[in-house]
Amino acid sequence: MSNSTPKAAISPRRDEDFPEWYQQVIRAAELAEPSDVRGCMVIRPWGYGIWENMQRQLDALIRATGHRNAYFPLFIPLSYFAKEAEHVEGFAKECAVVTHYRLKLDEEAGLVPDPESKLTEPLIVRPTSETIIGASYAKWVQSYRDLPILINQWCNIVRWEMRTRLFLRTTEFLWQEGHTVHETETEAREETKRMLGVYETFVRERCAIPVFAGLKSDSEKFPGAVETMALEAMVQDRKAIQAGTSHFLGQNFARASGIQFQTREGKQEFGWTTSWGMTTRMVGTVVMAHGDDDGVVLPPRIAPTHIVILPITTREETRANVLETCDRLAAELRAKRFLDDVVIEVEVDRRDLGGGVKNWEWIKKGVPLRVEIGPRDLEKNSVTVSRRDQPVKNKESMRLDEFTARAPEILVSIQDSLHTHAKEFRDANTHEINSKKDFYDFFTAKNPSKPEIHGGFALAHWNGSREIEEQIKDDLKVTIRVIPLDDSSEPGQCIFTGEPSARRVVWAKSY
RNA sequence: CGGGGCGUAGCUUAGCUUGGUAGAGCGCGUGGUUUGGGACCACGAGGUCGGAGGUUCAAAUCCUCUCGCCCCGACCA
Repeated sequence: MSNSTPKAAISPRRDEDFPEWYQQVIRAAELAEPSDVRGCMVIRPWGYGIWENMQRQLDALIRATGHRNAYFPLFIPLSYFAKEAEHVEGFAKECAVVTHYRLKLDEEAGLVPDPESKLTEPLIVRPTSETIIGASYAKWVQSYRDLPILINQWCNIVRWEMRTRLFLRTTEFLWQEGHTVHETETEAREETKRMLGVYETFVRERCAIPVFAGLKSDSEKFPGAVETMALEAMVQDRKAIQAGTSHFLGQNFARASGIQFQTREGKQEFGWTTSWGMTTRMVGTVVMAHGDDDGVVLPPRIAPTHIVILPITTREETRANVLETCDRLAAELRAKRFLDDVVIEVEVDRRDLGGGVKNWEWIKKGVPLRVEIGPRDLEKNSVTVSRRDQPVKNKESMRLDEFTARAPEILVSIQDSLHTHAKEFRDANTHEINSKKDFYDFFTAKNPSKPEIHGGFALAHWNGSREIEEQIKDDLKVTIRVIPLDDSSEPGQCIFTGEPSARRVVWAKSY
């Protein structure tokens, strides 16, 4: 076999067809697969392991900010859901509705919902839980002394989407939704911002993805919210993807659900609520942000396995010795920690498979470190180490004890390099744009029939009007992703109208 | 839900225009040869050609309906 032109493990390459590449990666890495249920996916152990890591770590951050987990019903009575007008308008189109509670065997039609069992009031499957949680909060909140209420829930939700894509948009997905009630507007606004900050930390530190944090424009905000804040990440086709949102709900939902309390002055007032969420979409975001033409590349902090040890047992006489060395190394590594407290997960792959096949499987799955140990390593008391953030052919021979000692710092170095790389990519494709023509050029593919990867984030002045947003969306499929919170931008003129603009906003095509 | 494309073995697919009841590569199993590597050889398992109806002596191939998937649009985390 000639290896002069190394072939990539995933076909097509990212630059050939990004959406298809994405699907192939998800499959090759065994993250998930489409299920027999329309629009729903099966999350396989490797993909679910990534989610569990995200979940565990984000959960710790959520707890550290004073929130506690609870669980509310999957089903929401239609009348509860109907209470907030904007909310209904936003979600009604994608609600699964439960109308019966029993099946019946019909002669002709087979198993059908029993007409006798029709619910007097239909239930909807939660697309989000503001209204059902609000009903509980209304009971729990009597006095300002009951506030704040700081609760989070991990659950599945259902949004009946037209088009689905593994992890990025499925009918059912997993997420975390925080719901809080506060005594004052200020507190609630602070909470909204605090949780956005938690997400920002999580996404940057753990997922190694840089983001722009900011406000959504009115047209993009959560149905029923006063203000929505979001994080926007850039993935490798230069499109934006939302990586966590936090909503200041004002008193809208409190009014709808009757969350009222007696103030310090003895008056009745509606509570100030917030909600915030992050979903399994983050798994897809990591794939698209860090993956390469050989598959997934996982940041160590969310990888289910950090180090895979590949015994080279081609010679029978050294086999036992090699395996024993592998097990010993695994045990030593497992006893270590990186970044102070992260347990190192190690797997010795002793499956009876061709070495090359095994190696490539782990490459496609994105394990941060691969370590080969064979007879030649035994003689030299060394190991052969490959980092997933470096080309497949780069192998480094290292003394065994040196590797054991350095493994934690190598993992940290991979974590850092992924973030640096993602940030460089994001920054290289983020441009200040100062004229309408440049803007249109920036977001127009050179090859309209088969658009190449183009565009990116445009930082441009905007007059704040919805009409302009809609115009741009119609023309280019580009939207305002976020109005950044930082105040680094100078005032200027809207590039579309020439009107005054307080600051630049982030524009992009998005998922 | 609109526009386009596609459903043939686990995956990728040939065959369909010009009907004659399936062929390949990869993967899988067994045996052997190899061995720091996604190897090679031999043998083998696996398909009611998405489903239903129709035309026909005969349908993967033609017709009708239906289901599902992918891409683009509308909508969204």
